[in-house]
Amino acid sequence: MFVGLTIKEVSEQFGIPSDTLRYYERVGVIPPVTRTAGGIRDFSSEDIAWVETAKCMRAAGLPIEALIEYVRLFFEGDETFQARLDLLSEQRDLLLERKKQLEETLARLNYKIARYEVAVETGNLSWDDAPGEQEA
Amino acid sequence: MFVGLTIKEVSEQFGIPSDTLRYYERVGVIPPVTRTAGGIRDFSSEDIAWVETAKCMRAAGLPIEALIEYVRLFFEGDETFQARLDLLSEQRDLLLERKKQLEETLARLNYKIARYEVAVETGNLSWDDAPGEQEA
DNA sequence: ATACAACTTCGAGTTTACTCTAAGTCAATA
DNA sequence: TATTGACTTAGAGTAAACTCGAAGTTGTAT
Repeated sequence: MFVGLTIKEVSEQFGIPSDTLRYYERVGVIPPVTRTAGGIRDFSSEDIAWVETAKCMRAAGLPIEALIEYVRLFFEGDETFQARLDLLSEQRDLLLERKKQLEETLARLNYKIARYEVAVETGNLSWDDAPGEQEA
Repeated sequence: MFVGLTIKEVSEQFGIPSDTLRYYERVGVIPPVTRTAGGIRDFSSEDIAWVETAKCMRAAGLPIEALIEYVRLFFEGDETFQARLDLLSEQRDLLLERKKQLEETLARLNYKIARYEVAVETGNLSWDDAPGEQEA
């Protein structure tokens, strides 16, 4: 009956709820999944590769809309190479900005944490003049 | 009348809508803002420092709830050093994980982009056996 | 003193991304 | 073959984080 994996198996393999997998297919984050004669999803390795890609991209915060657009372009064929390149480049640039912001915040958190580690020891939180650290 | 900045000035300085600043105060992401006699917000440099911190933390994706809890602990006083340290450490660890995920996805995006740059030149998208890159 | 813009609160509405419910279908087991 | 459990769709509901609308007040410019 099944050649590939059931939705539950894919769900467990990737830690994505079955409901979310159905939702992804419904809105087009992944292409239509292979079905059995009875109409039940039977994920092929291609289907699974799409799920894997979607999981990775979503984990990094790419919006659903960008993934849907990518899938749409993919199935429009070879005339959309440039559009797909543009889409991917744009998302990459957004991720690079996010990474920069994340590193900035991490540095700040680490600084605060260091102060609180001292505070827990001494019972006193030191005030200093590092930018943006006057009070909080 | 005003000793500090109006909500509009703060909004413009940080690129945060006035509505969002009011919302942040309402739910406790920032402490109650100083007011004029008439009840209009007059942001002191302390108020502004809290806004700046909130902006930085939110930009990195810390949840509203964590910021609210931090402000709450802050105003509970010196017995909450450990709790604040725990909160900050937890959020730092989450950011580190996100950063790792982001770097993974960036590497993958860069790989795809490189392939599409070739595809745009040659009119052909090359298939290879890099993990997870079979189709999409 | 009188407009008029900018401020106020309160509550409702929006967006994104799921997540759940209901009603029904498929498939493996007793 | 009957039952049990996993699957199906369609559509409604939820959570997080804003964002907007309405009705009323404050402050400034004439």
